Amino acid sequence: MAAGKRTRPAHLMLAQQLGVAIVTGRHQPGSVLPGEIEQAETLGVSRSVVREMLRTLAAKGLVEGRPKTGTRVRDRHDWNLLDPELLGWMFEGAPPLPFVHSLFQLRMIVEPAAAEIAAVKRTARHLSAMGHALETMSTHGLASEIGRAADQEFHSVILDSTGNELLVSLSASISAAVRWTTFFKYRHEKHPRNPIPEHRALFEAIANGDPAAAGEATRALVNQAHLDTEAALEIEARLATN
Amino acid sequence: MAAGKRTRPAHLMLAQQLGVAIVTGRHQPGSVLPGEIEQAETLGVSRSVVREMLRTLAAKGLVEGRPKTGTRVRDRHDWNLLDPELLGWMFEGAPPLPFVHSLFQLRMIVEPAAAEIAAVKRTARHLSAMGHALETMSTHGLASEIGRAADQEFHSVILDSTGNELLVSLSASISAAVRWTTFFKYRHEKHPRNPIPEHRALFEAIANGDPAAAGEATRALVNQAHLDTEAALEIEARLATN
DNA sequence: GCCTATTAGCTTGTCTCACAAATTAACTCC
DNA sequence: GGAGTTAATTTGTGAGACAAGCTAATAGGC
Repeated sequence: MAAGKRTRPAHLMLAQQLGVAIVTGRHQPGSVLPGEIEQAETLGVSRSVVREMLRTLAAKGLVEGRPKTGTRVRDRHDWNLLDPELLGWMFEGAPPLPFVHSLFQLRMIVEPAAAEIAAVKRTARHLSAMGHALETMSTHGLASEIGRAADQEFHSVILDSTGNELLVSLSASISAAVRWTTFFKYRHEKHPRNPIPEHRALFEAIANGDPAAAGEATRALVNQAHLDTEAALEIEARLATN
Repeated sequence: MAAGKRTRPAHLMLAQQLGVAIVTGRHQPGSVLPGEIEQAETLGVSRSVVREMLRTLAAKGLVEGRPKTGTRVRDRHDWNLLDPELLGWMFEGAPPLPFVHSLFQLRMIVEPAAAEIAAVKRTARHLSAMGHALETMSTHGLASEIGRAADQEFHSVILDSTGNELLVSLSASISAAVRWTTFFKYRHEKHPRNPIPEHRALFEAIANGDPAAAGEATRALVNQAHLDTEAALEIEARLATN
């Protein structure tokens, strides 16, 4: 089942914990974190675990440590926002609205362009995989976990078929975030809208090798997702103020 | 001066060393790295250092460790290619040609779109910073270190003025790579071409609030850089075969 | 003889204690 | 009062040990 990864190492769970605390603003940039021994005592682990956790966060640009000074939270500008894990942490709390806008603006730039390239460079194997994902989506619907996974798979294959490693990597990052926006969407409204027809149109455009149509179909899809997500976030905000 | 960061911690230098070895293919994905104690002996450091180095690489998606199995190199698909450090490591050896193509394709997608947004949302402060960078470029030329830094600053401010955090982060990553392609360009030809006029055109378009012109100017700039870089890489390849 | 269950071992994960290096801050001397 | 020096604090590194988890080999049952 979706049950547990056996027992995840302690330093990973603590890294996620501290990472969320940082990206959600509970530790302001420029502030110094408690010393390693102090954190070790507070968390009930050894200093080794604390240090390995800090190395993980440092690799993502979140923190920076120097002798005597201590470990400081780096400026937001230095964070590695496109790191998939970091994007996930962003959505642990209520995702800040400007950030959601940035995300969809980026999607609106990258995904249509990628679809245009995919319409030219896709192979039969890619079309097969996309078709399969599309059928799974139709069958299970986007309200189910399986359907959402198929949705991600569908878009992932499109990026894959561009043959551009960097676009694929960017896709992985964006997907990590999109997964959460989709989660928010379906948390309240059961069926915001059914994007299956648009997905089918996109699939046909790519299959026909029509870049312009593929780009346009993707723009329509992303725009629709953006509107739905904003509506869901407004509901979320209304519930929070009650 | 540009001199050294005092004495960088050992685990960082070793992480870079192993990271380069992995991204340049000296450790194939799926292969298992030597055990931690063995690496510690080989490198002449303690196991703590080896482990912290591995945590850094694991945070970037390069490796994955499990008890008994050992630490394996993850599939290239899982790498965090947009990590600035990782991109830098990519260019330690001879940058693979398909990768350079991917990079410029990504630039061609993102930067024109960003310029269009910047033409609308830029403030006086942004224009001032851009103008200053432009003047520095004109004065020193792109053959100098100062000129290249100003070039990066110029493009960085454009991304900054979009007000989109994710675009800024993406910019930082791309810049890390562009820095190296520019380095290759100027290693052989002293003056491939002088892109100052195009930069000035881009600046004016953004100042005038003309998105279409800004996008077109950026497309011209990226295309020119792409051609120059390819020419430089061909020279590089010719020299390598001699 | 084949399949299953157990056990042995190897590797990462964690803990403890210790010292070195680096940098900030206080302090002393001029 | 200012500049050089010293001291204290924090990260960086080291060494050794035990625990936990996983793979594989081995022994037992059918």
